[in-house]
Formats: sequence, C-alpha cells, structure tokens
Amino acid sequence: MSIKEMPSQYIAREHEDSIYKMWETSDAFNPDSTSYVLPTKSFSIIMPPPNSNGSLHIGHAVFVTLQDIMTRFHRMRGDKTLWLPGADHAGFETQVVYQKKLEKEGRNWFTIPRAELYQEILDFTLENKKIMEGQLRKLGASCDWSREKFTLDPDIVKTVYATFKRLYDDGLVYRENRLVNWCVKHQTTLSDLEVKHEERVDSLYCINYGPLTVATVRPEPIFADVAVAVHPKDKRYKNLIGKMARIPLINKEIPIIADESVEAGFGTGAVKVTPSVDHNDFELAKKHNLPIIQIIDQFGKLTEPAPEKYRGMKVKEAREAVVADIKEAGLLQKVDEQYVHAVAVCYKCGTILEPRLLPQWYIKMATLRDGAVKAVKTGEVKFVPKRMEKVFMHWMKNLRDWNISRQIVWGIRIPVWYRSSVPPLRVRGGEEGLRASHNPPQPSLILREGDMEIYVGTEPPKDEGWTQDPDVFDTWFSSGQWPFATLGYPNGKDFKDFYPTSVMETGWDILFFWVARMIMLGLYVTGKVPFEHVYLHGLVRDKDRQKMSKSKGNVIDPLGVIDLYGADALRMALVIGNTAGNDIIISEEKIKGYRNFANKIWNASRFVLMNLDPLSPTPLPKGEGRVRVKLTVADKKTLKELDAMAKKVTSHLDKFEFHHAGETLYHYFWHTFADKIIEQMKPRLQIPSPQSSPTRGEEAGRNPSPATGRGQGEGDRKAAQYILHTCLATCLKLLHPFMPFVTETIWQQMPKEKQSMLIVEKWPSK
RNA sequence: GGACGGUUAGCUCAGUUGGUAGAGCAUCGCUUUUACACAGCGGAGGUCGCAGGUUCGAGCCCUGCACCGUCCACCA
Repeated sequence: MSIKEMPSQYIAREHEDSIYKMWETSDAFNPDSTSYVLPTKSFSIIMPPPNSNGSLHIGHAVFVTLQDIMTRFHRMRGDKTLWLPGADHAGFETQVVYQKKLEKEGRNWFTIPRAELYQEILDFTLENKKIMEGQLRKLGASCDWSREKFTLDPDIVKTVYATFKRLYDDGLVYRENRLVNWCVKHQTTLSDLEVKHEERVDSLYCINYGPLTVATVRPEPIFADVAVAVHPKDKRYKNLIGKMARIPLINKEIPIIADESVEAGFGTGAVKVTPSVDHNDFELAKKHNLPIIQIIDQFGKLTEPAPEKYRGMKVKEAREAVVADIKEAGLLQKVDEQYVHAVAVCYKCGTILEPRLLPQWYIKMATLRDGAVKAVKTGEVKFVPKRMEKVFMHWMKNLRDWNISRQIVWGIRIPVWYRSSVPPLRVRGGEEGLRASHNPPQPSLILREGDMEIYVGTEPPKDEGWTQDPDVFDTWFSSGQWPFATLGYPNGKDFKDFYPTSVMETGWDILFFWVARMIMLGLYVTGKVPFEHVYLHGLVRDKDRQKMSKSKGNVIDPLGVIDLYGADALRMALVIGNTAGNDIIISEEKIKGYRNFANKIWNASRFVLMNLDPLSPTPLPKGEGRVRVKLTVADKKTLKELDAMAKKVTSHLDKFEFHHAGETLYHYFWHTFADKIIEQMKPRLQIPSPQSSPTRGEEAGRNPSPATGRGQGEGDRKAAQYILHTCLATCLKLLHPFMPFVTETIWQQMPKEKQSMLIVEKWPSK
C-alpha cells in the first residue's frame, strides 16, 4: 500500500491480522530475539492462564490490554521482556461446564468411566484452548507463544508433585478426617473460599427435649444429636447440666452439657449438638469428647440413625416430615417462620452445602502465611492499588487450613497411594464405574485409617497392592505454583532470567484464590516472592453495574467488537477511565469513540505522509545532502512540549497509571497535534513561491501568514515537515502499547531508511 | 457480626504532596474549509452526598451521619 492508496477511513479489520502475523513471524515477542541489544534489565509477566472451557470474554480483554501495554512499553524501552502465555485446565470450573454440557446432551455423568470422561474433557479443553489462542492474537497480545504453558503439561505436573511431596515431608500437608463442605450436586468437597454465604429466611423451631427446649433451624437430623448445650452461667439451666435430655420421636437420651460458646440470649438458650451436620457442633463434640454420628449421605439424603420412615428422604422433605411428627407428638412449642440467617451454598450452583465427615488433605497455613504477610509488609510484594494490601492482610489473618482434595475427575490426581489389608474403597458399581473413583471412602473405612500404609511420592510406588487416592488437587493448589512452574524451576534458564517476575496483573476477584496462594507457595518453594508488583484490575460490568457472565447473558463478545471497531478501539475503551481496583463499565458508545480516535490517528498520519517530500523522506534540521532547515522559536517550543508529554506518559506507565497515560496521549494527539500543530503547519507546507525573500521568510516563519496561505521558503517548509514528522513518529511510538495495530500499520507507511517495525522501535523518552 | 470502597456536569469517570473544578460520551449553535462529518470551531451544563472541624485557603486532611456497593465470617 502506498501513501496515495491510504483510504480516508481506517478499517481495522483489513489490517490487524496481517500486522499480527508480521510481528509473530519476526519473533519480536521472544525475549531471545536479536532485536534486543544488550538489555540491562529484564521485565516479565506470567499471563494468568485463561480457563480453557469457553471463549474469551471482555474480562480477558482487560487483562490482555493491560499486560500487553506493559509488555510493549518495556520491550520498546529495551528491557529483556517476557510475557509468558498459558492456558488453565481449570479443574472444578471446567468440570462444571462439561457436566452441564452432558446434561444438555442427555448423558449421565456418573455412568461414564473415569478414564473415558477424562479424555473427553481433555479434548474439549484442548479445543477451547486453541480457539482462545486465536482470540488472544486478535486482541494483539504480544506474548511469547514459543513458551506457552498448559496447567496439565507434564513438567508442570512434575513440579506440582514435587511441591506436594516437599510439603508432606515438612509436615505442612496432612490428611485429616474432618467436617467438610460438601456439594450434593457436584459430589465434591469445596474449600472455604468456594463457599458462598447467602441470606435465607427459614423457620426457627423450638422443640421440647424433655427438661428443656432447644431452638433449631435444622430439625431433620435430630436423630444424630449427641448432646444439648447451654451456657454454664445460664440460671435457667444451671441445675440441668449433667442431666439428660430426650430426643423427640426416638426418645433417645443425650447429656446436657455446658459451653461458653452458647449464647444464652439466642432462641431458648439451649442448643442441640449434631456434630455431623454443623461445624460449630463438630468443634463442640471434639471439645467435649462426644461421638459423631453421620446421618446425611453424599446425596443429601437421610441415612441409618434416622428411623426407617425418614431414610432416603432429602433434607427438605425430611424436615417437613419430622416437623409434622414432632408437632403431632405435641413437642413443637413455637415456630418463628421469619428467621433470617446465612446458609452456606456452593459458589457454582447455589446448592446448600451439607457438611460431611471425610478424610481430606489439608495444607497447614500458619507457616506459609507468615512468610507471605512479611513479604507484603516489607514491600517485597507491592500491591496496586495499595489499599488491596489491607484486604489481603485481613484475609490472611483469618486463614484456616486449606482443603486441597477434590472428588472430581478433571484435574491433577493427588500423588498419594494407600495400602491396606482391607480394600481402601468400598465401591459400588465395580472398578470401572465412575462412582468408584468419585465416591469418597465410606465412613466405616475411615476408622481404619490407622491400618493403612500411606505412600506419598512423585512417582507411583513400585511394589504391589497400592491404590492411588481417587481425588485430584484443588486447581488453585497447582496454579498457585504457576510463576515458578512455568519458568522451569529450579534449573531452567528462564527461571534464572525472569524470576521473580515483575508484575502479576489479574482481577481482584481472585486475590485470595490465586494471588495469595502464589505468594505463599512461591516463597515456600523458591524462597523468593513470585512477583514484585501485583496490579489488580476491576471487573467489567455492564451499564447496570452487573457483573458480566455467560449465565446472565449480558456478555460483550470481544471478537464481535473487534470486528466492528477494531482491537485498538476496544483496548483504549478498556484502559481509559479504568483505575486499578475499580470496576470497569463499558458501553458500545465508548468503544465507538476510540474507533473514531483510531481514525483520527490514521487521517492525521495520512496528512503528514502526503506532505513529506519523497526525496527527503526524513527531514532533519541539518544533514548531508538535505536542505538546511531552521526551526522557529515556536517549533522549538513544540518539540519541548512533545518531549514533556512523552515524559509524562512514561512516568504514568512506570506508576501503573495506564488510564492517565492513555488520556494524556489521546488528548495530545487529537487536540494538540491534530487540531493545533497540523493546522498551524498547513500554510508552511505550501510549495514555496519564488518571490518570498529569505529575510521575510525567516520573520514570517514564526508567524506564518494566513493571509497569503503560504509558507516562507524551502527551509521553512522543511522545518514544518520536520516538526510534523517528529511529532507523528513520537506519538506513534508512545501510542503503540495502547493501540498497536493502527500505529504499526501507519509505521509501515512512514518513510524510513530501512525496513523496521514499530513494535521494536526505541521508546522516545526516559 | 467484622472490614473495605464509593458518593464530583445528563451518563461513565479523572482529579497525583490542599491554592479560584476536568475529560470522554451525550447535548445545543455554526461550518459540508482540498487529512478526517468516525470532522472542525464555539457554547451550555457542577454550592464536588450531608453536618461540623483544622487551615490564609479543602473535592483533596480530621470527626460524625446518610445512602449505595463489595468482600470476609462454622452462631443454633
């Protein structure tokens, strides 16, 4: 395309793909590329690997934009710059997506053998991964594809296993039989973080237990009650402590105990203790050495200790039945139907979680936590915005041990093997059936834990009789090791060159899930923090401030937007008005506005290019074989202002103030360069007239006469060309990290002594 | 129950160490001037949530309040 062929409108989709291809094939994204001449510093970002279970959404576009801005900025500065891309198998998240897909197809998840199911999900994931990679390219991501990692790559899994083994050897990971958060729909436990608390209105029943009355919202598991607790100083019940209460309907006697944790003011001041269905009760049972009786099974149905009549009923159904019977027995004293309380639900499906007693692997957080807290306190890891440090600290303070076992198929299998004289799993449906691997060990087996040998290792044991733990890791356990795992810890060259990484840029919604875990595990494994800065962007919301999600159907498809307005327009719309930590509200109007800006850049450039002389493509103030130009006072001022603007942009970028940098550029380019500088130069660009005298020319050069509409001589014309060329070239460089496509497209049209790419041009400011 | 954030022009948001309020979009008027109508020029529009305080001076600092939002949390 020649300058004359540049149309008067910039149509992004006609240029973007070929520009990206040019970058990619030139190896410009690779820090080992020859375009880096003796870099003094390195700069690295590990891309938060997108979940490979669907298409990219607008939220991905935010992180791509911000990380690409940083990457391109540092690359142009001459830093040895690595942006390492990746993809996440996203364990539970993907399994949920796939489960829904199977439901739609009318297939039963639980009848498909584990290995087959795993393969299906793997195919599904890899297919999505491929699509996503294409989409990242559409957004202009200048990441080094030659270093791309997938969370299930063998070397990643190897690192994850080694970490687990080390934690085990250090006594920081342990297996314990404990009350866990169980989702009856997804048939797995969840970590505390994956539990959502929702406010619900339920009935609070006051039920007669013989000598006293207890208040409860859960009457259905009363058959598993082991005690009634009261406050030791409660006068009403003081003389009952140590005596017996009676469970309604089965007339079983249970002791009345005293505990400080009971609030005398709540309900009747007496609380039933059902350790297998409530975390508080569980703690109470442990403290008072009470038995723990399971009554709700993995499907949320009542089991054995319940009388025949209620067995097999789901919680809700059982509750109605039990209440009705208690009422009939005349033991229901009062019902408060408007009792508002928080219930724990699955963060994915909203199903009420049933606590269950199961052996799971836990990570001891205390040691890991202390290191991370210290790193943040001493500033080894800095948060942007800073206030997120407070949020981080608050969460860290209240950290409990982390359950990393998941009873799902899709993930990294826990490298633990058991051997016992009794079968480790009581299975239904045979070895091949999925239930076998899905189901957690039955309670009866748990009691035999002591009889089992446990083998923890990165490789399976050599001798006979071992069975691998059917569970997989919580996906955040492996992704918590992402920064060092991807760089080839411990001996990889990249690990030496790029670890600790410079910036971790991600959404604040995964601050606890991911960022905290990366800091803790990074410090534990490598002894160093995984990154120096954490930049947390907000969530993209729609006009009604709703979080965009597939299930709500309010997603903006970034690919559709790119096709209409261009990737550059989308990127600018996501950067400007977006401050760290705050949510981003995006509208089509805004994107259109920056499409217009791209067009403005295009046309201003077109004008400049049309007015440069082909014979002296790069006008210079002095130079061999070139016409001598003399800059006016105004010209010098223009250059000074340009330089100041470049410094300002650079400083903003250094401080992670991307919105300021973008706004500064937008404003300068449009309202200073295009509106003022170009307009002022127009008269000086006229073909010089023979009449103009040098004296008058110099005088008028400072004040081009609008009356004649003429510039003053060849030298002055060259000066004008020089100013325009310099301003444009500088602006294109500065704008490149934000709007890589349009700037590079124009750059390819700029008169140059030799072929070059803007992506590796030198940054025009310190 | 704990904690955090927000409240600035019709809308979405900036406002860097306190010094007579800013941008984009929308809107109104004019201009179809040979880079661009995805444009140019010009205009209108805010007692910066409320009440006190510190200061020569506060959108910015302090105290209290109101409203909105978010996160954390095993109280029946």
